[in-house]
Amino acid sequence: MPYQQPVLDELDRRILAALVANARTSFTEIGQRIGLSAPAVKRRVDRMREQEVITGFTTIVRPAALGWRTEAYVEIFCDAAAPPRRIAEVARTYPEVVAAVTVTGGADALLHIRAADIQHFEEVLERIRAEPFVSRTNSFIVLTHLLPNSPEAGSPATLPDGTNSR
Amino acid sequence: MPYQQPVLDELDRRILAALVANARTSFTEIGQRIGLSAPAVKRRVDRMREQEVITGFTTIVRPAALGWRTEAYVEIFCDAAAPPRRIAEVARTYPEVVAAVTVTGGADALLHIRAADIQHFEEVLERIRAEPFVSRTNSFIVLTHLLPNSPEAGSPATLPDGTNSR
DNA sequence: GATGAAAAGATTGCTAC
DNA sequence: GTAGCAATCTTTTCATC
Repeated sequence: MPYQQPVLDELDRRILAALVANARTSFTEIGQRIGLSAPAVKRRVDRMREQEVITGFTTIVRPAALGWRTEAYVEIFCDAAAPPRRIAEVARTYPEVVAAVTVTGGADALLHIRAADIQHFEEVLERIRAEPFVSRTNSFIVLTHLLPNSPEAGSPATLPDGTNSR
Repeated sequence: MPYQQPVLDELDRRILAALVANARTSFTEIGQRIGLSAPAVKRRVDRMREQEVITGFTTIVRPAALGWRTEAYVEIFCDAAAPPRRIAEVARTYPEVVAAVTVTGGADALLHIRAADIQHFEEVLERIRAEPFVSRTNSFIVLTHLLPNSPEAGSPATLPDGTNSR
């Protein structure tokens, strides 16, 4: 069964935009804004959750308020052919790793890491470098966030080209 | 007036954890789980919003479901001293840029970019490279997400060292 | 998709510790 | 200062059209 690209109309997109801006907006209020009844909005939200257009609702926490004041991106270089699966297993064991992806270019993976401070980050980096398959790392420590939604507020509720395919 | 690090107790942390897992969890349900009344939970949430521990509630959208199927990290090298402020202004004009930070190391900035496909990404990259102050770029195209919460689900609701400072 | 009714949840004022 | 309780209002949810 091939993957079915979900079909979203203008109303779905406006519902998404409202929920991305504030996940606790009531269906009643969204309905008033877009001209639908609350049950109609709920049915559309339920459908989008089912289609996994919406995968969840979360709370944005300012990391610094909880003591995570240091952030870095770290390129990982592996010796021989360490399979992505192995890197994933290891990355999962570090609560400090908030994102891990494999990438094109010289590096095998790129990790997004949060730590309390530079000392904590260095300690995490040492542990990562000591992992058996890691041969080298290259760190970019984050200095300033240039965009307002610094803690990556979620994906845009718009479509790449403003229209919907399929 | 110096910045006051918020003091969060165990109950606050459990409320945060519940709301990060699902921003639409009712105060009643959170209260039942942690042994507080709904109004008490609400008052704590209101306080954390005031302290900007909580900066918002958002919906996690699977980017691929909306047609954003390509993702990349791009290092930006600037000629002379392009101030971060200039880079921020430019980054803001691209809907494809979901995060932009200044970093240590050779590059002046690191952009996190989403695009419909490789063609769209290339087009965005061309436009960025044509910006007056950009001298060079270096792209890492994302191949696979290694962690489950791929679209960066938000910051951890735990503290870096399990305890609360100040 | 709307309407209407019942259940669940949010919110506020008040009291007590 | 923070919690609980109770009353009120809002929202969700489900059946029906």
